[in-house]
Amino acid sequence: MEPIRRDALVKAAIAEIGEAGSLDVTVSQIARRAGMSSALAHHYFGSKEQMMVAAMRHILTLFGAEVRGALAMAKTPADRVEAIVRASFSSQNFRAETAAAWLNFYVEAQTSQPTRRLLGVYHRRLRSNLVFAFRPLVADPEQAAETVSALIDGVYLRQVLRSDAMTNAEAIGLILRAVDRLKDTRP
Amino acid sequence: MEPIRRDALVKAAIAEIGEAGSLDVTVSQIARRAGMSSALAHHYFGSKEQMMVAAMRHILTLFGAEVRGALAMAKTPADRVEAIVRASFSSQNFRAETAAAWLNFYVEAQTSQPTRRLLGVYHRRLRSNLVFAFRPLVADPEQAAETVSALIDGVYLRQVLRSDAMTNAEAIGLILRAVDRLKDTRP
DNA sequence: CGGGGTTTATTGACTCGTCAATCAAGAAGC
DNA sequence: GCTTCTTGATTGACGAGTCAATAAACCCCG
Repeated sequence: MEPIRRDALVKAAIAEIGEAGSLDVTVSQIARRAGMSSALAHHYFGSKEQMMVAAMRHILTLFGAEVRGALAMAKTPADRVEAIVRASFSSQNFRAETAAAWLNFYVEAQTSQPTRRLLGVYHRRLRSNLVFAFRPLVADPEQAAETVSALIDGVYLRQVLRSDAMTNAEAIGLILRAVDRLKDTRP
Repeated sequence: MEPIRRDALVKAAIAEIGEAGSLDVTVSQIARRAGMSSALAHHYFGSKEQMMVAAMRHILTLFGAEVRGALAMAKTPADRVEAIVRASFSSQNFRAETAAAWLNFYVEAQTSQPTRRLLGVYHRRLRSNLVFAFRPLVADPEQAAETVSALIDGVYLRQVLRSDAMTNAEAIGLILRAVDRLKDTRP
């Protein structure tokens, strides 16, 4: 029972956060969406914070799997960069719902140590993947990685707000063009 | 009295949000920091939301003034882009405190219509400044503007989280280098 | 089998705290 | 004496977390 319930709660939490656009969702709402009482949610998670951390870990796990999958197919360094960008904006990840949850985790990270840790792990992994991919392409792979990371986060952030949302294809196009410009043409 | 009180409250609100890293600051906390009772804060602002909107408008006003000032000094198109970037990361704006408030306004914008409107205004203004500056420099100024906007937001976002924070000089350097790469070298 | 006992699942009702917003009443100036 | 300031006290709502109690599943041994 436990794994089923926890799983249902995590998914309900993400859906609820996405819909509300805020971390201020009540445990009762989440529990109701997951088809149980709030008491049961507390029974399985102990606290709301732990539930939120689990939700975030879930998103990060999906994202990590997608990146790994895309990277496995990449042969050239340029392919690797493209794989990471494409995975970041896969239709799976690049939805108002997920972006909203993401944004709220950033906020949460300012006060919740576990959330901060988790986001740190994601950042380091993304960064190290990008640095590795960029190494044969540019003189300063650290800087290129930093730039692309910021660009990805920035496009996500704007997605949350804008009414005239970008499609994921547009987002990928925008970033890949920027990546193209980052590559050294003058050795 | 009214303008003095409102001003004190707005500044206290920004400071409090920055310190807490969250919009979940109580009216009482803000009022206390501004040296008055929470009842008085309500008297002058009517509601917490209106107070938050005023705080945001204040930040945006300062930011706008800084950009205008920097643009006034710029002669070449390249200068204009640089002016906007430098203003975005002026030590005035690029502080954990302000960045945290900024982030929280994005969250707020998801549920508060006035906040959303205000952020929209800022986005459009930034964008139009950038498009104008890029027009003589690149084939697709809209795209360049979009890229640089996202980059700015992305660097801010990461600033909020990271322990090994960037200095504003580093941030400016990162973005200006990217801008350099965006410029058309092949007509 | 088969029932007594133990563990697991589940909930409604409740506690406790917090906080935005209100109000009535007191000071202070004019 | 009227208006503008100002506050302490209060209200009302809401939400996280707890608890005691019920129901269901499982398990062991006679």
